[in-house]
Amino acid sequence: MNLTVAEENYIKSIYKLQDGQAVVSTNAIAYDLDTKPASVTDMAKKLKEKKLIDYEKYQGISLTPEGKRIAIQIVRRHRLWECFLVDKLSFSWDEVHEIAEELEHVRSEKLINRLSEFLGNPTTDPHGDPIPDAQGKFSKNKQLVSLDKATARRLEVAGVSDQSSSLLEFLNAKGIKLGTQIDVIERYEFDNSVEIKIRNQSAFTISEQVSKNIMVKIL
Amino acid sequence: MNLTVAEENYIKSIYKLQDGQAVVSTNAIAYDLDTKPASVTDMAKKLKEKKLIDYEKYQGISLTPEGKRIAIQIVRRHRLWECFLVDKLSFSWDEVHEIAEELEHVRSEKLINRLSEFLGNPTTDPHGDPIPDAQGKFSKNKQLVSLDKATARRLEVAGVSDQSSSLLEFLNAKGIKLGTQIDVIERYEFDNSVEIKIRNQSAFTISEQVSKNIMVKIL
DNA sequence: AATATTATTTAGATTTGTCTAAATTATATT
DNA sequence: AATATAATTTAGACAAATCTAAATAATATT
Ligand SMILES: [Mn+2]
Ligand SMILES: [Mn+2]
Ligand SMILES: [Mn+2]
Ligand SMILES: [Mn+2]
Repeated sequence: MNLTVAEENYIKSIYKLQDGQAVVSTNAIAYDLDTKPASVTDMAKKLKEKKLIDYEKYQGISLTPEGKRIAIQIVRRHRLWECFLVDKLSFSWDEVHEIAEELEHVRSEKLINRLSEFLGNPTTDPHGDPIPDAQGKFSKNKQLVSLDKATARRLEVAGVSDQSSSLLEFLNAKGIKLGTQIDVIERYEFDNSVEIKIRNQSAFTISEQVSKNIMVKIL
Repeated sequence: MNLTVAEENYIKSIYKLQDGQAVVSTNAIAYDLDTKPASVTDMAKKLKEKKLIDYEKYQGISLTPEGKRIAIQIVRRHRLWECFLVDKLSFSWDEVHEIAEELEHVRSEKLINRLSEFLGNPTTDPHGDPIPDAQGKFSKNKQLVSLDKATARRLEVAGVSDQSSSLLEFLNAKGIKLGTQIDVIERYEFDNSVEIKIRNQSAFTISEQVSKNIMVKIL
């Protein structure tokens, strides 16, 4: 199956949006890929033809098993390149997404497997997202909760659910990165903001938008 | 100047074919890129429009200074990725060309400069070809001669002028790689074959086609 | 149930990169 | 110089990926 870059981007987007959902809407994909619903409909017909998605008009889109398999391989490539950029080329976590968005389309099994080995077969990327192995298996990922829903007092940052550089830059500025230990000082009901404290720093408050996108595990 | 992958491939091909030549022919480019002369003519019009080549119909094609500048950057990316694949991911020199052919199109100055640094700012790629620096300057390259024209007896392999995996696999089989020291035992006028000897090996004969593509320096 | 709103698809165009077949120009051979 | 051959360009077509505007279908609201 030889896919174009555009087809790969659609497959990956559908995979991301499906997560639990039975079916993904035309509009959701268009929004995610910054394109127009009409373009999504056009592409849906092509991907259906290639048996990578199930699609009946007005009924939404979902990946076939083969489509899902391919999506996971693209995710693997994306996340391994992100690791490379951060671990080997000292990029910071807010700079790697766009570059990986291109590198993920260089298709060579040997390349990606050698890259994985070179990086020590990492199982999570710089944003805390799990990296599937060559067979598409995800290592059992620890139950993560978003900071706004976590109940424990002492937490460790284990991921971010939004990859936008605006969020990542904000977290950089506040000294929050993967592995950072956080103590929850107070939760304010009025706006759902959270006052937190990082070791050796004075406490500060973050908004609900931010806390929703910080994934944590309980220590 | 935002170029497509196709445009970059054309620019690079023209750069390679120009070498000394005042002008490159439509047919030569078509052959090199495994496409048709009519397609080259179409692309020539676009690249002329973008002021990357000089072109008047029936008069051949040549790069403008800006076209040349861009070509050199693509060559830099291509060769650095080849180094990465060989030095860091233990690919052999006959496996890297195709993959680098894709990686070279990922455009991020920061990426390529960080990659260069990570590799120790190499000045030659796995095939002995020079790598231009970020400013497009080539480090003064030693005068190389092809083995069929070299007159000295003791030589060192410093490059190959053909990147095809068929040649590289042949050289692998014979134990010839960059840095290999060769003694010329005999040159046969009849078919221009050359008998050579590599340290700790018995002598063997190589054809003119092969010796033409091995670049050597005199020790 | 009728109407308004939203989501989705279709129709028709555009851009990029390619092709084949035919026409034209340049070059080589007699 | 005339003719043959080779190189190049043009004309017209197609596939991929996108768009806008209009049509249609699904859903929500009165
Ligand atoms: Mn992508
Ligand atoms: Mn990531
Ligand atoms: Mn290329
Ligand atoms: Mn090379």
